[in-house]
Amino acid sequence: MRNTTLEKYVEYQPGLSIDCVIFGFHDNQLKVLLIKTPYENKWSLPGGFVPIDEDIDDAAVRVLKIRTGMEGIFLRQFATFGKVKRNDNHFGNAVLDHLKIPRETGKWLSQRFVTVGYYALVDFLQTVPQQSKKEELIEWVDHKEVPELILDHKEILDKALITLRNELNLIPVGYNLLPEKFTIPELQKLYETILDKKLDRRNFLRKITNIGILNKLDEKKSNVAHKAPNLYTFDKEKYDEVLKNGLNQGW
Amino acid sequence: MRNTTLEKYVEYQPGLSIDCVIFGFHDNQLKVLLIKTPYENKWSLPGGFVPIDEDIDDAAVRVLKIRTGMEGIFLRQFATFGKVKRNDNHFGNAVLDHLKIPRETGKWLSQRFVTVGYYALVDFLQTVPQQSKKEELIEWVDHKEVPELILDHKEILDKALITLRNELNLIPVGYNLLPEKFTIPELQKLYETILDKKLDRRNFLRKITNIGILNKLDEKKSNVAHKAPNLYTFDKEKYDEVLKNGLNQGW
DNA sequence: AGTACATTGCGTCATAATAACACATTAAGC
DNA sequence: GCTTAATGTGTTATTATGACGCAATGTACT
Repeated sequence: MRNTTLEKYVEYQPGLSIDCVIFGFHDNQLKVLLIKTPYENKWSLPGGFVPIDEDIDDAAVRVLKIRTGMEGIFLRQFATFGKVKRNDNHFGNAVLDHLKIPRETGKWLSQRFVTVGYYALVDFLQTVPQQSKKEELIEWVDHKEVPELILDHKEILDKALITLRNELNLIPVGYNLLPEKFTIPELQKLYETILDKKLDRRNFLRKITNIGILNKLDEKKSNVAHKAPNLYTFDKEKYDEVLKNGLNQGW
Repeated sequence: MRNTTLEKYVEYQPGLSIDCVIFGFHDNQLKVLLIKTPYENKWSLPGGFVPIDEDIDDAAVRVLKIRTGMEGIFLRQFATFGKVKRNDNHFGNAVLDHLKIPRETGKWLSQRFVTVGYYALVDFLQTVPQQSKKEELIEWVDHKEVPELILDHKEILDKALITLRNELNLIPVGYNLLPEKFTIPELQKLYETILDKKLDRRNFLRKITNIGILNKLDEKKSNVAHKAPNLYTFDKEKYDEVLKNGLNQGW
């Protein structure tokens, strides 16, 4: 297998790809980074093929780096999708021709692909979405307003969100999605958005502070309507500790 | 790609396999079903390749059916393993020769395989481990006494156990691992074995009964030392409901 | 037969976590 | 200055949890 569209000669793992669900948080909305190529009429998740000499986890890190410019951020494999019909009629000859891939070379592209799904949590404001080609569109989209996606990417996205929702009960979330300084109401909005559920202000504060991962700053948010909320930062050391050991022990 | 060892002509998905971690519970031990082929000196997880016209989830169901004779049991995908070096030097020429696979045909076998891990929970006593060839060994092994495994199968097994351990906090477990009628101490031993932790008898009873998935029978276990414990069954309907909705809502 | 012993069944109590709610405080805008 | 819509802090009742005590049961041994 040979990639004819890139400069470097790259041999790919046959029948395998990765897809990344990159979450950001802005304007009290949970956003997802989506891509639209000119030869496609639908949007898709950022992803790619896996060179035969690259670990699949590294491939996810690479895609994330390319698309967001960021490294060392929260990234987790959550599921692998391998239905026989998942990419039926997707890499047809029209697409192959557009990508300038010889039909014989691209034969494996027309067969079933198995894709490994990863989800990432990034700081919206620090991220500069990178297009890989001029004609390509890459945008943050509110997760409630995701347009039609190619293949089974909607299913992948849904599964990522469900996974994230479940993870909220096991690990702290926020460090990767919020700016360095943030307010409790902002953090609560994040939780409410992910859970798609209203939470009680006062109970949320108590529960979140009891975890012991927040530092209350001697500073208030400025230029806001109504009472100015206090600013907080995460105590990275304690945050990582809880991230490692989990929130609830259950049994 | 062509399988030369089976009767039927089967074309496989290149560079892909699945592996199943099949858990059983017997003699107060958590057991894992392992396989040893004569041309290998180590044990391995039951698994296999995926025909190009088979969903990967179906492949896992098929392997499980072949190995245990059972269907409709608890089976869950938990992770995909794709390090570049994970099957280095495994399908070397010696193995290819043994499997009577032409070296040219088997070329893709010597390259990196990505494997999708599934774990299953089965009733030990209802399971009859099936060997696929005469010379093959298939045995239940105490998870604490697992011998050296091929490739990264130890890593896969460990990850499955960690996943199962985490799932204990989210879903009820036991229906698939215990016989129809069981005692609370047996169920507790199961939990303790999975968690590798001692639990308080009385608190366990209270917590497990509060879930509301148990039916207390008017029957006691016979032929046991000391006081005969009461027998229980799972209330399948309520069990499935909790399985679907989860145990703790967290937020 | 009687007793020791290990295990089960049921209960108590102090403490912690949770849900529901009241009220004072702050800053913007009229 | 008053209204409004947020935030910050506290209260209470209920429920869940962790750490125990003690009686009941059935086996094994003398």
